[in-house]
Amino acid sequence: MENGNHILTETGAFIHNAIQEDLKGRLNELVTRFPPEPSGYLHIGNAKAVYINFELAKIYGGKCNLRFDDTNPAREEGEYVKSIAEDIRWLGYDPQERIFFASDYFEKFYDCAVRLIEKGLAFVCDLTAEELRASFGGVDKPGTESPFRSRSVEENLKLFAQMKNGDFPDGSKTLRAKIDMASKNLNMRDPVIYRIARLHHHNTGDNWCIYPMYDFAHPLEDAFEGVTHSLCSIEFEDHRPIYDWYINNLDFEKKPRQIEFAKISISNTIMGKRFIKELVASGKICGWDDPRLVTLSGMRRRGYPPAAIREFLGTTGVSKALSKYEFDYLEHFVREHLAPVSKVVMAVLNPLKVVITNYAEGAEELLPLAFHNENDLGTREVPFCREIYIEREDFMEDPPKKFFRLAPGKEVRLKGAYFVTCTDVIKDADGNVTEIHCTYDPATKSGTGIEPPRKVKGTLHWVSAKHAIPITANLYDTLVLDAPDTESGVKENPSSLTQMPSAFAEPCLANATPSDRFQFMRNGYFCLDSGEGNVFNRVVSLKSSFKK
RNA sequence: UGGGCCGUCGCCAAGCGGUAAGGCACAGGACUUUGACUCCUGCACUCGAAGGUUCAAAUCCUUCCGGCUCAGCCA
Repeated sequence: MENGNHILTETGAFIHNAIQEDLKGRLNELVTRFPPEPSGYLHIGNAKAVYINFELAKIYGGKCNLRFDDTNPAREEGEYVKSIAEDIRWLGYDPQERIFFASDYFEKFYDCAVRLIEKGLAFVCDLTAEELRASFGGVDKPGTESPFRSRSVEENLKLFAQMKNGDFPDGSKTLRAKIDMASKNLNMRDPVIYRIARLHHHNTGDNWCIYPMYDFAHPLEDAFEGVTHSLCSIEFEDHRPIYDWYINNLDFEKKPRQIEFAKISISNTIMGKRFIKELVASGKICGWDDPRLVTLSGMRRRGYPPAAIREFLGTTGVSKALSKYEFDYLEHFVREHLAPVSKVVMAVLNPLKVVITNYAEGAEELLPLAFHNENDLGTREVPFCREIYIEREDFMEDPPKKFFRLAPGKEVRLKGAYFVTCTDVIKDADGNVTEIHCTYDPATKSGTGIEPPRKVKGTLHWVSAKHAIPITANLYDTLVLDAPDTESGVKENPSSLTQMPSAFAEPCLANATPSDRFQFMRNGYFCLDSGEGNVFNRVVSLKSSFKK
C-alpha cells in the first residue's frame, strides 16, 4: 500500500495462490482468524499475524475473526483478553462482533471427541505422564503402542464420560487419538486429545475438569467458525497432518486449510513472553507497556503511530524464511510518519547557561516562530531575554576544525533570534564550564535581513532561562538492550533508559497532550508520556552526521 | 543423528527459464535560520557450494554445505 511493497502485490505469493485456488471466484468467502492465547500482551511479532489475517480479509472482502485460544487455564487471564482486544483496535483493526472464545466451544469439542471414540479412532489411556513420554520414542526411534489402545468403544465411551464427570484424579488418564506410533512425525504418534486437570478457567469457571489439547481444539475451532484459511507460524508445519486428520475424520463439510508463514523478529529486543514476564516481575521494567519494549502497548506509549507500524509490517513480506529486522528499519517508518505531523519546538536536554552581556537587564521580547517549515502547523511566540540555556554539547572550549557551533570568539545564530559571539567562559574550581558569556548583535535579528549580508556556520536551539518550563526527557536508544541480542542478555543489561532530569522546554510545551508529537530540533521526536508530570519520551532520534 | 522447513548485497526483499527491482544501512554531493529534513549519486558480472540439462539457469535436476524446527497430559 503506502509504498508499493505490500503483501497484496509483492509478497506472500504462496498464501495468495492457495487462496485463489481454493476459493476460485468466491474470494469474498475468505474467512481468516487471529487466534492469540490470552497469556501475555501482543508484541510486534504477533502484530504481523494480526496484520496478515485482517489485511487478507480486507483485500478479498472476506472476514477475520478474533478468537481467544483459551484452552489452558493454567496460563490464561482475563487481563490479557482485555489488553489484546485493545491493542488490536489501536493497531487499526476492529473485529466488531466477530470476537470468539475457544472456551465457548468446550461442549462441542467434547461431542467431537465422543464421535472419534465411536469411530474407533480414540481411546482412553491410563499411562502416567512419565510412561507416556517414554512411549513416544524419539526423533530417530519409533514409539510403542499403549497397552490400553485396544479398549472397546463401549469401555472408552464410559471411561471418557467418567473423566468428564470428575471420577478420576488429575493426570491419571488421557484421551488419545489412535493414529500411528511409528510415524516419522512425532505429532502423529497417538497424540493426547484431552487431559484431566482441575483448573479454574477465566471464562468457564469450574465447569470442566478435562481440557482439550491445542492440536485437537484448533482445527475444530476453525471449522466451527467457517474459517477457510488458517494462517499460523512455521513451527506448526509439522502439525498440519494432525490438523487435517481431525478435520477429515470428523467429516466437516467445509474444511479449513492450514498455511504457515515465518514469524518476524527485531534485533536488540526481547519478545518472548517468558522474558518479558521476568523483567516485569524483577522490576527492571515498569510493565508490559514499558516504552523500551516492542509490545504494542509499549510502542503506543513510546509514541509510535499505529500507521507506521502497519506500514512497516506491510513491507516485511510474508515468506517462510526467518527474518530478523534491524531496529533502524522499524524506526525509519516511525520517522517518516512523524515528520509531517510533529511540531518543531526548542527544548534543551542538557542545559548550559548563557548570559548575553550586552542585552539589557530585565528586557525581554517575544519572537514569532513557525512550528514547522513545510506544513502549516501554526506558530507560537518564544520569549527571549538576557539569560538563556543552550545544549551543553553545542559549546566546546577547544573545538575541532569542523565544529560549527559555539566556541570562544565564535559567532553563531540563535534560532529565530540573534547572532551571538562567545566572549567569556566561566568555570568552577574543578575546571568545569558552568556558564558562558556572549554578546549579541541587534542588527542580526531574525527575519529582518542583515546589512551587509553576513553568514554564520551554525544555528543553535535555546530556551529562555526565566521562561522555560522544566521537563524530564526519557531517551531510549535501543529498546531494552544495548548488548547482545540474545534473550539471556536481558539479565545482564535490562535497561537503556537515559533520563535527562534537568531539561528545559519553551513555554508552549506546558500545554502538550500525549497525542501531540514534537521534534526537539536535533534531539529527535518526542511525545508527552501518559503518566504523571512533564515527562517526555523520545519516540525516535534523528540521524546525526556530525562526527567529532 | 530421523522428519519437516529455509538459504538472492551488512539487514530485509522482488524475481519462478531469457541474461539481478526496491527499501533500510552505508559512502559521496547539493540545499538549509542546526550538521536535521529534503534532493541527487554510488552501492551483488552475481543469487550457500559443486556438478549436470539448455542456445540461455537465481530460476529445472543431482549431490554436498549451512541455518531453523520437532520428542508438554503448553499454545
